[in-house]
Amino acid sequence: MNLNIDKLDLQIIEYLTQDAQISYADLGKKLFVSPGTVHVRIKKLQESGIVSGTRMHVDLKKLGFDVIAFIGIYLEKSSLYDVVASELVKIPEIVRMNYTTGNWSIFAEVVCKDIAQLRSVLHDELQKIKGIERTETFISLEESLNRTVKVMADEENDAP
Amino acid sequence: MNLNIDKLDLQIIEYLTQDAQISYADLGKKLFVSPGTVHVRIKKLQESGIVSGTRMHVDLKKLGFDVIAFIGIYLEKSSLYDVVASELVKIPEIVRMNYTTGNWSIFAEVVCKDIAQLRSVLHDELQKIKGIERTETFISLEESLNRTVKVMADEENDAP
DNA sequence: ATTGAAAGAGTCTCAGT
DNA sequence: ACTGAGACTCTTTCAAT
Repeated sequence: MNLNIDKLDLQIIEYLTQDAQISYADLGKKLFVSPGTVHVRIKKLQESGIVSGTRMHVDLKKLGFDVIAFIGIYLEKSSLYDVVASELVKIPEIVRMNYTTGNWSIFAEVVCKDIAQLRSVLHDELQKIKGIERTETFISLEESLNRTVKVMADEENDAP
Repeated sequence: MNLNIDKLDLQIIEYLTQDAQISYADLGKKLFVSPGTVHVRIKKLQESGIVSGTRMHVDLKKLGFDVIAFIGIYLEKSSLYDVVASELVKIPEIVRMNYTTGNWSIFAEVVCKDIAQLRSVLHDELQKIKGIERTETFISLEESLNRTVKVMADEENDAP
């Protein structure tokens, strides 16, 4: 698929990555193009695979998920990455996994209802996975920022 | 605001946090209620602040952002958190910040186009912020999982 | 590639249960 | 609190530029 991304595409991405609820009509007004053009561009972005989907975001604390934690995982051998990762995916509390440089082989993020549930993930779930040497856990006491990356270099702005 | 979240609410959240594009009509069919009921529930979730918004997701690599990295930040004094955080927010490459237990005071995530840009963030941007003692950087070589938390304990399933 | 207009689909409201 | 139907808005298509 061809990826000829111009300024208009980036502007559309910039808006929709922050709020995907805005209508094509309103977005068109902001960007001085017709709703049809917005539609064509978004369709292009979806077909090219640049847009991978749309997700609703919820306030996890209000749903009773009070604990976010990061877990650095040391493996006995780094070649065990795939097999350990495939076990970790089965744990629903794990929402993200990255294969990283540095101390650990795997860096994971978990979301739990409380400390007891986190303890259960660490002690019950992770312990039974073969290949994990040890783990280091960092509990988030406060998430002070969570945003999307700015896809446009701020060369130009658009008039009101 | 009252938060009386029942099973139907959780099912709606479960679907929409994975794909916010599904129509109320289709969601109603899956959950055996009318589109109007889905609408009422979602409106309730939005007004109660449980739903914090909807975001389009993009494949960052396809937009030229090839580097995701995690940065652990040591502060000279942990009381400097607020003042340092307010400086970090100004750096557009930083997309997430957590105040964590353990080694570091601040744990940040950055998204960059390439290693040169990451180096610039570390060397040019972070260096000039007073109060940062040192940093540790972990570059993600692969993101093998990125999903939302399962909000429903899997007690019950719904028939097809 | 963008537009304006028409057709189709979805959201939103409300009276009834 | 849920539903079904109507009113309304938005998406989607398409011929024309």
